[in-house]
Amino acid sequence: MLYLDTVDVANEAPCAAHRVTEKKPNEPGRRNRALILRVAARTFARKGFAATTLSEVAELSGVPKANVNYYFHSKQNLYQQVLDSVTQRYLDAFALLRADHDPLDALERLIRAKLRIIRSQPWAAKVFVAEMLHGARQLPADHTGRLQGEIQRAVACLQAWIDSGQLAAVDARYLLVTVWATTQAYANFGARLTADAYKDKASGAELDEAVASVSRLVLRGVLVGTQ
Amino acid sequence: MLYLDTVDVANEAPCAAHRVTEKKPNEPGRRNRALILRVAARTFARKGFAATTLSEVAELSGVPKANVNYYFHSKQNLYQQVLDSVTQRYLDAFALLRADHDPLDALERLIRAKLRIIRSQPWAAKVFVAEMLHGARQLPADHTGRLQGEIQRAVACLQAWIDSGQLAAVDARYLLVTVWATTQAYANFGARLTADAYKDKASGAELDEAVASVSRLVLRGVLVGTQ
DNA sequence: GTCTATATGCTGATAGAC
DNA sequence: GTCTATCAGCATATAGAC
Repeated sequence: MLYLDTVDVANEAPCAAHRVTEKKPNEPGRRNRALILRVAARTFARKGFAATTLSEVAELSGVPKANVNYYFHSKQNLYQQVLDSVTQRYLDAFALLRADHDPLDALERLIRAKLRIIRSQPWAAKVFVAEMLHGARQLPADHTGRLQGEIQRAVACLQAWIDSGQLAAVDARYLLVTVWATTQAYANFGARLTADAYKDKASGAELDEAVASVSRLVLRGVLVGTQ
Repeated sequence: MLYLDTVDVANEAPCAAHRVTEKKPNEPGRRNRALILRVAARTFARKGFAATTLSEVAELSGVPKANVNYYFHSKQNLYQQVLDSVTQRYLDAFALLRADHDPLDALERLIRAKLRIIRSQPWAAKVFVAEMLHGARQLPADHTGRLQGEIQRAVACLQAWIDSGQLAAVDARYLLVTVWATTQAYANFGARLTADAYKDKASGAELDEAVASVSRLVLRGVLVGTQ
């Protein structure tokens, strides 16, 4: 369900470079697009951008190789649409940190939101991480800018909580990094602590447990009064 | 200084597949090998395995393209030697967790060791992270096994501390993931929280500050008595 | 819109002169 | 040991029939 929303978003906001000039997308076309996008996310996540071949994406999607290029015009555009499908949701998650909310409550909501994104789009989320790791060179510039802006805003919000004594006096930037990195690590490796996170999607119960654990471990460090 | 040690390690333990049958490596050969290995680590870190071309590595190293293949025989072997140069040090870091030590002291030492590895071999460390993220498919099997064994041992050690009441009752596996992920995130993004960690190596002062911050944030969550 | 066949460029690896 | 020239294979992308 959420996945289809994502696909729609990606279709309604194609990369500016090559806007498809279709008026009314046919039903089979829409379905193929959605299918290819999902398969591409999984393949990019497993092999990375360069190692992924459009032939493989086409084969796994059950469509001829040329159709992938017809629908998405280029490998890079396909990749960026996969990224698009999670970037907006990450921005929304950061927006949960607002200075007029209760800090611990907001932080726990952020953790939960991020884990929910990862649960519904595990592959695209992993593609996003890999892209960040390699310097976000293929992330469209406006996305990079909006992300940086939102992050700065989130850090300022944490700092405001610290200044008003609602959070312990830790470095706001480090706190945000910790929350981000920890949630992502749970997504990548789960409780298994091995690198075989690809073999199966994390179950819902596992993720609820993760929310509790992250909150317990990370948020206890910022409680006021334990300094 | 530490960098050269690393290179030596990689040369003295070449991938079993193609052991070079040289008796006394000539001085220019050794120097070229070391140089290529360093350049390769940086390039693999920035672009990933598939996107890295041997032509680029050769050009940046200032040697003819064919020499890279002569020295390392294959792209995959070159890549695995880069991985080799950090795997052993990570194993040593995990070994710092011993049940007969003081938990907080040992954990802080682990954090410091990991950040020190990342400071002396930032590129190889990032290659290692990317390899883990993609399922550790190219990590030699014996390395994977030793890592998993060491991780299991570390988790058992944490559990022993928890059972004996020296640590708060958190999930041992989650605690290890948190420590690992947080230290790695500092390495990748530093205090900047942006994706431009490649532009400059983190300074020593920055890393000491990171050790303090990680310890403060993560370790406070496992203090006994604040439950 | 859909698909087959093909063009073009670049890669890893090697053969063989020096 | 070192390097130039080259091979064989595969990738993305497109042209053009249906």
